[in-house]
Amino acid sequence: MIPIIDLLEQRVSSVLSELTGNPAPAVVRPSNNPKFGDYQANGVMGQAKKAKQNPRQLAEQVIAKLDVSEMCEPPQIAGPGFINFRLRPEWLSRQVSQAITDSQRLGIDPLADPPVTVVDFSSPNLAKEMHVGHLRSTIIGDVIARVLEFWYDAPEKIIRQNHVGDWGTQFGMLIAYIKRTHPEAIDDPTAFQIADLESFYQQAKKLFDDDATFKQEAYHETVALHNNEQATLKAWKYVVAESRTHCQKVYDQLNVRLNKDNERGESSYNDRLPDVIKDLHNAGMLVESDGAQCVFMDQYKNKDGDVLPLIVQKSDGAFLYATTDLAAVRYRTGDLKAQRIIYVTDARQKLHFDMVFSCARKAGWASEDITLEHVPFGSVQGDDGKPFKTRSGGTVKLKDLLDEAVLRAGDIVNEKNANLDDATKAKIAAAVGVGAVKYADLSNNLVSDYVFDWNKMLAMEGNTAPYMQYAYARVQSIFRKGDIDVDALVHSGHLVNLTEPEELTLGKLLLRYSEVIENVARDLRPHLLTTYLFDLAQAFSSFYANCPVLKAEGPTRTSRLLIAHLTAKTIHHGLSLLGIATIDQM
RNA sequence: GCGCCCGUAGCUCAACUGGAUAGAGUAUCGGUCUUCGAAACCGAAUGUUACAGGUUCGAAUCCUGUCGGGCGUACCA
Repeated sequence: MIPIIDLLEQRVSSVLSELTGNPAPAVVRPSNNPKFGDYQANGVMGQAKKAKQNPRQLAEQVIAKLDVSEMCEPPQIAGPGFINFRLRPEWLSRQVSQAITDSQRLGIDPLADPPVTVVDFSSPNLAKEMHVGHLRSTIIGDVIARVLEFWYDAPEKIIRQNHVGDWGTQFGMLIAYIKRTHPEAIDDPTAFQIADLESFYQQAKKLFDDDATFKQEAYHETVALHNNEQATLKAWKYVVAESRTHCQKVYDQLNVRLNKDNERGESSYNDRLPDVIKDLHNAGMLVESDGAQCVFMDQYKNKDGDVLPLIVQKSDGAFLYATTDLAAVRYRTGDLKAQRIIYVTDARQKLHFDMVFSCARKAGWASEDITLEHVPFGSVQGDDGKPFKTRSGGTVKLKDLLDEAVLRAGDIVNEKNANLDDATKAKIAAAVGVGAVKYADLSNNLVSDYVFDWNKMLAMEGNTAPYMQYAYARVQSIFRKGDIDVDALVHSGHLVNLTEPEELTLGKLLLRYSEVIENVARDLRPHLLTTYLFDLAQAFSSFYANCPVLKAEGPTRTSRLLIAHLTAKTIHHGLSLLGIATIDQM
């Protein structure tokens, strides 16, 4: 099924192009005011101006030639040259009926010939535990990957890459610390477990800062690591494996699809780094400055107005994250054959990625037909407007944050629905708690910072996960109470008939799902999806309050059951793209 | 200093990237449960879109300037 907006766009722009003799977009948009109908074409005014015509007259000519009679009431011309379309209830009813029969894709066509796409996200530093700073990249990246997987309808074309920090001085430091405190672990890693990776790291860091001898040991281990010395490598593998286990728990609890197969850490590019330098040198792009190897590109200036370097090798010979990122670009375009690479990192790294992209282009590692995108996002703040910290000022572990969310959700479930059994309550608490955290994050415009607020995200009123989950649970409750066989209903061949205002509003919204998915996929902005789902849940609540389902009779009852069913499916589907669970009762 | 992002209702945010009278939620006030889950619904009130110019049929959106905030700006990632 073609989205309604695209259908109208095609029809109107073809007539408009014919009339003007030039390709002319119709610029169809959903109307922002019901009195102007459901959709409006805004393109006539621009075209009239180009052709030095009267816009209203051009609009007259357009609707004289335009045939949309099967789907719309006769189009109306308004204002300076808008064309307004009101969809016919019969046509809407048929479209909704048709969407219901497509249980897999809800009537949404996949993108033709999608590009091989790498999504680089989460990418925590494995030397420490995941903290609140990793929340946004992890869940936003996961949503982007899920949305594209669905839109492409070709999961193999989405390659998730977890570019973890698993290399460098911090690991030398941890290895040196293990050798000091648990020498037996070097020979037998099972002899020792890191109970708390974060405090283990903090202890090592303290020693590193305070004890010059230890610092030397740490540097020694770092060099040994980079030289692939067996004993050090063994310890390194142990630390990384331990840390990965911590991460995996967080990913699982977050319902984020990442595992070891998606991991391609900094260490994996180690062998490729010298080639980056060599090839930049061969391309004549490498310049030594203050002992460091740099790439200078005119468009980037530093604070003195001089050209800003992209440093790819330090004066002591060590490589930097720019080097690794360049190697990663080469790996992704060369080995993975990526045609589109998406980086989900916070906005502060924008300059870095701009420079890396420019450098990769200039070096010929990413041709112009390969899309390189940085998806920047703002930070999570405490209610003081500063980066979110614990009361004592420490970093908030992601694990603790999620546990608290589940605990708080559990309290609410106990209060609202005490008679459920414990297992059900636990399931609800997990879905609601984690869903609330994710939804609160995803519902913000990416670029803005937001304040982390437990009460707001767990509130059952407003644009929150619990509100959406509640709307879903109410539909399920209808089907439970009415003892409805959903499969039989869907395959019965009965049709939807939208007549009441609430039914029409809901029906139109349901049919806009494909349009929204396209927008989210194109612009990589998850909050467009949360906004839509909230509108949908509100429209359903209104329908629910005004249009009795089980008490209705005959075709009306069937029709309303079908509408309720498609609403639940859409909410479930949308939330699943957000990585948020639905529950049948709450 | 320069660069990037931002400034919208008391508060938190939208506004499909130039469209019509700038919309939601929240808080506030009022109404709706013997009717499918009231964790809900319906209604009321809320604005010099930071400010000043400009571009045009039309600007929160684009351009210029000013003020205010966040971030970045050579060997951390």
